[in-house]
Amino acid sequence: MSSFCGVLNLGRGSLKQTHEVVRARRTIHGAGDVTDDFVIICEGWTACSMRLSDGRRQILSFLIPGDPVSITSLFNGRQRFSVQSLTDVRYCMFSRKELQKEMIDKSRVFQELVKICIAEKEQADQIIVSLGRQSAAARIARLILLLMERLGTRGLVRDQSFEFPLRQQHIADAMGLTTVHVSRVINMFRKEGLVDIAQRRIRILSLKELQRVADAK
Amino acid sequence: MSSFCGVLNLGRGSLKQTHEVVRARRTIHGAGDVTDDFVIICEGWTACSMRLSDGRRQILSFLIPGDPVSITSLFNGRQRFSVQSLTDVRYCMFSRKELQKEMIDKSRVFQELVKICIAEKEQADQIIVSLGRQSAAARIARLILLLMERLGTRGLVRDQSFEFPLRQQHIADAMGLTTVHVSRVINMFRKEGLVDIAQRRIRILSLKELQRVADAK
DNA sequence: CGGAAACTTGATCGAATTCAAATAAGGTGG
DNA sequence: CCACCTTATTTGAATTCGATCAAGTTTCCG
Repeated sequence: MSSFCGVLNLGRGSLKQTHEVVRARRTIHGAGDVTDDFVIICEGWTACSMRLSDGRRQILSFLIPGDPVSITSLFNGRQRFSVQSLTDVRYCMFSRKELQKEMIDKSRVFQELVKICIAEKEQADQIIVSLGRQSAAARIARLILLLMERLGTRGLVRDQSFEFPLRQQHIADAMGLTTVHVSRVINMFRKEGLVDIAQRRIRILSLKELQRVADAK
Repeated sequence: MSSFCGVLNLGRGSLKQTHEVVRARRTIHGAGDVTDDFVIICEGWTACSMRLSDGRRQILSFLIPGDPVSITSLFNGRQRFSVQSLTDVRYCMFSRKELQKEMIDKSRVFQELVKICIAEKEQADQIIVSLGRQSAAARIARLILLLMERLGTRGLVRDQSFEFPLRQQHIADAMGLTTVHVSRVINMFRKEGLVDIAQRRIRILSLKELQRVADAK
């Protein structure tokens, strides 16, 4: 939808910005990479993840249009996590140096940044609760509902249905599960008429029921 | 040590601050409470937690001297989580209104705030990885090491030993486990000579080994 | 000192993993 | 657009880590 350039409304100012386009399933940057840019996703979905020494992966968050890739990159060019495109993605980049200068001049930008940080932290807290204390079914239901809510605030949900480019592997890595178990749970959801997932789209068939599952143990 | 008033160095300015003291095992504020203050822990340990509808608890973080209780409270007086003292605690409070005014005038404060936010998010990310992909033993080892590191940066570690006021219940709630299992794991650590926990203190006897456990699956 | 909270230990259970193999869906080059 | 090859998904059986249930013991405060 439209060419959405960020929660921050940085586009309006005098700041230079560069746009890039990448295909699905590319690494936008790897963990440890150094960059001078601050990046915002304009179109498409991406996943931020860390890899464990044994090769397993933990996804930290999914980014949707409007999300900054890493607030950290405002102060530190070395990335903690890697970022992969799940769909074709367009993103725009701002120079960290310029942005920092801007921040010193105009504190409105700072207010916005702090708010974004806070929102990221609140989401992380929700995920911690989910991972720490919920069953596989509840975690997956909650992930779906969380994504619907975030996409909704950006006008990307129609009739309880939205783009859903996640593979079961992504859901597994995000919720600390195996693909095998994600498959079983999702088919249970299907059988019970909670959701319809097909062609990289999801439709919530029974919001009430899905919420009930998400709130259960 | 000393009477540490925060990562932010807010004390230096003209900002009014009030100090409060509470005993161990008190609720400093409950989830949903509304407050006009921004609070920083000066002495003692506290835990931030959310409660699930079935009564179980998930701890989001432990706060040690110097930590702000909630960055969110700069913008929103309603607290998402509750905060309990684990030891006797002294904390200081700043008026949100005044602080916001200060932030608009002096962007240095803003820089500091953004950095704190970022640090909180980075810690949350680590916890997510731990909960999502590690065994009980690895999670507990990692928690201990994380706390040692944070306390170390504030000069509160001596000879691999530091104050450790956590009950097994806290460790369980923080790492998504039961107290029964925490007990078993910690006794295993003891038996293997990794740590010595007694009288609300911990001593790391084999840092190497503990790190190995924390990095294992 | 007495009662409550915290910790320990054993037995049993269950949710999710692991291993293995079959089927389906998707992307690519010719 | 098809054939081929890779990547995803599904299904079953066996296993395991951590939960649950139940008692007993220890520690800590007030």
